[in-house]
Amino acid sequence: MFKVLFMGTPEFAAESLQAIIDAGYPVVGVVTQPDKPVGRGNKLQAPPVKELAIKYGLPVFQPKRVRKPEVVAQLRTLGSDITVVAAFGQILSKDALEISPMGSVNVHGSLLPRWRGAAPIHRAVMAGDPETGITTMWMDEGMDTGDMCLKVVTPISPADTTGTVHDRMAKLGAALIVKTLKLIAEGTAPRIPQPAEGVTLAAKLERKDEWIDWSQPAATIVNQIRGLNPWPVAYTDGPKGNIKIWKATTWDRPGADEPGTVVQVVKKQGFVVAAGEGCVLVQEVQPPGKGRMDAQAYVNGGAVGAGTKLGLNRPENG
RNA sequence: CGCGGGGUAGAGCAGUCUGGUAGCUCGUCGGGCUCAUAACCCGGAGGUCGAAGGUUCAAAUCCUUCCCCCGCAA
Repeated sequence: MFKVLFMGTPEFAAESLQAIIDAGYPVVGVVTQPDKPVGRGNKLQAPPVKELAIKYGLPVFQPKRVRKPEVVAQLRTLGSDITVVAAFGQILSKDALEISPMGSVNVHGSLLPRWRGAAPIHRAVMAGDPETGITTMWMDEGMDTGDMCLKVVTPISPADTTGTVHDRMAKLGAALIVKTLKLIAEGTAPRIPQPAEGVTLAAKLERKDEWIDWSQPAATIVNQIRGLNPWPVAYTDGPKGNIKIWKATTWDRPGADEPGTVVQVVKKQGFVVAAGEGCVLVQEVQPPGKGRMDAQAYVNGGAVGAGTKLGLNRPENG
């Protein structure tokens, strides 16, 4: 079987690494991002892929830049046959891509060529796509532009969030990369150039993407909220600071009100905010310094009520 | 020692600065009104005020230490 060099960082990648291990491929090296200070207190945290690698006693490499010649040279000594990359978080140079004689294959969280780039799952949910999926591909130097190998599709339901889709996709991706390796071994792996049509870029999420613009249509706002759950979570600014909004749905209400205005409190459900088109029923929130809570509970505390204005302060420099 | 917010009935909060009867919105239980109700009216239960120590005639409130939760920044 192929000797595999694995590159990946978050939970999504860890699923694939686990599947490759389970499928019996010898993993000669695992490359992942350096530990980073996370949370209060600046404690260093190891990425999920590193933890898994340690669990199996695999050699771990955490170069700041894999592109560096000395790093590439070191990884080359491992004698891998093929490189598998999944949500690694670093751009690979031509040299890095050619560390393994058979090249590098990638597990990407979208149906390419749609949503090339850093945040494919988030962007798909935020855009309200009815479906998304996993694509495996032969990597080239472009950003997710390589020839495609296999695809698997999964629907996105209105009840889905990025979190639920992500978890499903991580499993699908793990299964698909194992299948891809198998086909490569058999010499029957497809190699399909990406079509020029339908290319979109899944840009990295920025702070401005998290702020809710109430002048947008209600459906767009709800998709944004779903797409940013469970991370980094959409927010709006209120009288007492920024309020994260974890869950919301569209709400029919006659009449037009100033977007961003709380127009109604619905017993046991939450509060309704006017949008540019329709209204949004906010169901679950998180005030500053607090945990998440039902929107009804938040209303009980008296921080918002009918007439409260939200989203008045657009963050600077979009 | 990165910066900051918070822990008060089942939930969400006020009260803390200016010590002295435990308060509000909701839930819950019982009763009433109603064709009916998530609406309205009346009444009830439910709290060692995160923990320990200190100051005081008296501490949710002032002082000290500890535990736990959360936001930002990375």
